[in-house]
Amino acid sequence: MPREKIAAAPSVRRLPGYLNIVRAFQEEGGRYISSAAIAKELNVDAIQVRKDLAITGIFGRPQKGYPVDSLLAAIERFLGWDTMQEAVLIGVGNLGSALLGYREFNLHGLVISAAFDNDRRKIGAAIQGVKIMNTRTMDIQIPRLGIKIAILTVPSDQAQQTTDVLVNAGIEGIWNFTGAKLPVPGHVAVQNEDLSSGFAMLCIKMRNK
Amino acid sequence: MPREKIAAAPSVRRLPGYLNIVRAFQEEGGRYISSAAIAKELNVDAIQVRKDLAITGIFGRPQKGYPVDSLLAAIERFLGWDTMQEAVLIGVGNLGSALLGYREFNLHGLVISAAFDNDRRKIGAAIQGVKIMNTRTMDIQIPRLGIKIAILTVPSDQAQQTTDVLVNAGIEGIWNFTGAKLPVPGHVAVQNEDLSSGFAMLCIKMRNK
DNA sequence: TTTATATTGATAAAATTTTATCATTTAAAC
DNA sequence: GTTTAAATGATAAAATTTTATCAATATAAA
Repeated sequence: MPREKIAAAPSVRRLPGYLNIVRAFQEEGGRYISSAAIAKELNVDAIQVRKDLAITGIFGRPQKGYPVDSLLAAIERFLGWDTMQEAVLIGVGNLGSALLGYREFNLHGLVISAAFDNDRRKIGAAIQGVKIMNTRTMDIQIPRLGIKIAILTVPSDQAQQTTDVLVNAGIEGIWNFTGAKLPVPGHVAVQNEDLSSGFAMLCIKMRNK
Repeated sequence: MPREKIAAAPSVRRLPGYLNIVRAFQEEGGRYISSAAIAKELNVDAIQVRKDLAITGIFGRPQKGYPVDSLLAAIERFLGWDTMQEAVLIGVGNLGSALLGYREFNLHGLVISAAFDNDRRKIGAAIQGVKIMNTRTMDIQIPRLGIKIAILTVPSDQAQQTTDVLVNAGIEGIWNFTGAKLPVPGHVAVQNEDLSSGFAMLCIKMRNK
């Protein structure tokens, strides 16, 4: 079953990293940055950097490199990060709280506007300035807020039922931090995040040394 | 610059997912599981599952599938998750606290044995049962504990100096959640984790709908 | 103005990853 | 015992990703 694939996925994954480096370079007053300079910073290949950046539509100039301002704009535009995207977060446990407080997101076009949990002790409180509402009210609140992105950090066994509610509430993209597989209608995008896959990579790298 | 690459990286990344599914299947009393069954659960291709599992050295049986016990053992063995790996965590902020409380890790061969921070208010306290020590004592404590893996969740601007101390203290693998690039000696493995790359993927998937 | 040089972007090649095909094997059915 | 069917694993093909080569171009230097 060939799940829908996105073109140049590895390149897309690397774009946020470029954003960081180019921003830092911009803050130091740089106006042009070459693919070689970016590559050196990341310890990757300059050709790969050029290929990756090409998907955003940016053009560099021989002898100078890429105009920093345009490059940032191109990456942000390509990712849709030029306008702030609002998201709701479901499940204010350890991981959920951490994501609520993760400042970096604001640099990446993401703002978490509301959070939901079903623990009475949490409902009504605010964590990191975000008000926590009752999960049961999602079906009302999410359409009211008009938010299309959900960050799912509930326990795995609640993932599916929560997802059903989210989809009915008009959510179109789910960033899934649970281990559960989420069957969703065709118009909804899901991105599964699995922390342990990174740990697996680390273990293999260590073994190969 | 061709950074050291590991063979079959995508396969390695998928192994933890298989672990979850096969464990659940085992708990329901299943003794054999086919690649097709795993594939269906994950909504991927059965051939890919077989290829992925093959790297662990497991052999399935025609007509039955893979023996669940051996399969779990093979995956765990391949990843080095058959014996619990101890790690230290540096930087008990939002993300650090969340990782300390992330139960799943225990199912994946990882136990965080100690944490370090340089905030006086945190030092001495215990979060999620893990004692927080002064970052300044890492050079003494880490060799004493004999731990080889570090989880780095400090602010990016402290990443490099922290890394230098870690390497001197005998750390051989760093799971890097900071945005910083960590130049390390050749015998040290680094796995960079970037949450926003997952978000970038979600954004592109949504745009493609 | 001319020449030299740094850097891109296009094209091509190589490597890797994913997907397809199919013979082989084991279990079950007859 | 023989036949049938389900599932693997080996091999091959296709697709994707990474890396290499090189002509074109804009800048800087002479």
